[in-house]
Amino acid sequence: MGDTPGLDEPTLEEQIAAYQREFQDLDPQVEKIVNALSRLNRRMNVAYGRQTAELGITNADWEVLKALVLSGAPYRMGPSDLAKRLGLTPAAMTHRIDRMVTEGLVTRERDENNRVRVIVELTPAGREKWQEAMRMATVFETDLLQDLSPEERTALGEVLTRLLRRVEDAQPDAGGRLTDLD
Amino acid sequence: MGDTPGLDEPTLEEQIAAYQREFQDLDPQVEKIVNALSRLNRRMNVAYGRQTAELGITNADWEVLKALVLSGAPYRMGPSDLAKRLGLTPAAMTHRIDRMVTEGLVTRERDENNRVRVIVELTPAGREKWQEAMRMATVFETDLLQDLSPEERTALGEVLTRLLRRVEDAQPDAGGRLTDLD
DNA sequence: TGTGTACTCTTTAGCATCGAACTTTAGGTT
DNA sequence: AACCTAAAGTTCGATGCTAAAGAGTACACA
Repeated sequence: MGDTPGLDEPTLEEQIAAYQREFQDLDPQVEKIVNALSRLNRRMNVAYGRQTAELGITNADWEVLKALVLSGAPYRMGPSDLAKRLGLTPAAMTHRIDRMVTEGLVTRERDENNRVRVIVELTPAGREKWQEAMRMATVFETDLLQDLSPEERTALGEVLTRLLRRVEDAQPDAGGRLTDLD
Repeated sequence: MGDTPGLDEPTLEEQIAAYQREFQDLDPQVEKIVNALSRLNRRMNVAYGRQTAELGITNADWEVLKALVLSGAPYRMGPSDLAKRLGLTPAAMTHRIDRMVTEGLVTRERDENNRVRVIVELTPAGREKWQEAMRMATVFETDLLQDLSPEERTALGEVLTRLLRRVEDAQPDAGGRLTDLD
């Protein structure tokens, strides 16, 4: 029988207490925020993964579908543009597109104007999958934020974008794998 | 020449505008929060990755060191406990421990009381690496939150733990890869 | 026209991961 | 005591990623 990893972690409070025990000069408030951000993100990814699995695709597929849809009609991009957008190597994109072509989510053809280039285009089926995934995602997201008042949402959005701006200024070239979803 | 993925994404605002263009019934405020969370987390992971690389270890190593340190003295755990804690399979732990043993970060020995079991124990060198990584991490984290007032920090920590509690109740067994750090 | 150079994508080799099969040991049941 | 079952860890095969090398095409410039 295969092992299904089942993540068995202490509560956030226990964990921060343990950090304080093992490391001096630790600001518990900072640690609480940072660790909550990490955990929240992981749980979100788990939720998205379950939803896409239900649709018969992977999170990796969904990332590509999102990039294509967000590029706007006619939903075409080159493999290396996709690779840059998703933060992975062109080599990885080649294989990912292979798979998605066989799944019928995208088509791949050479650009007749510049035969070095390849055009990856979303199929109607791929667009449909994206919409279904979006419907499920928005349900989850709405549920997640359900307990927040309008004022809290505004404040949270503002603070998070402020933090994001700060870290983006600090690392203008991200160079990170897009394991998370956006 | 190898490709260094360089993540080339639209601004958060552009992206949300594109979502609205392509998908009806979208709450921009919700989307802003969720997408900011994802992006923030990715940037944090990039920062942690650079720091651990500077110390000559990987983020994977750091995850294991953290789990061992947080377990408390004498900093011992079994491979499958570690695997559960980190959300990966025992098979992956076997190889990861192999590597870390050769790096001198941990030791592996059989439990004499129950010879099926294996004990992974942190070495002094491993503990030292953990402390250096923590020092760097706390500098980054402090800098990240620098612009937030004490009131904002309190409010942010409270809201995030509320969201976390909600999503943890919804998925009691996480079953997710611990790609993020905590 | 010919050549060099840059760019785009694919191929190859190596590594980490997962799922599943397997080995060894512990502990309960008859 | 002999067996059965469960648990811990490793091994094996497949997949997806990276880094690096390779092949094909376009464009600038002599």
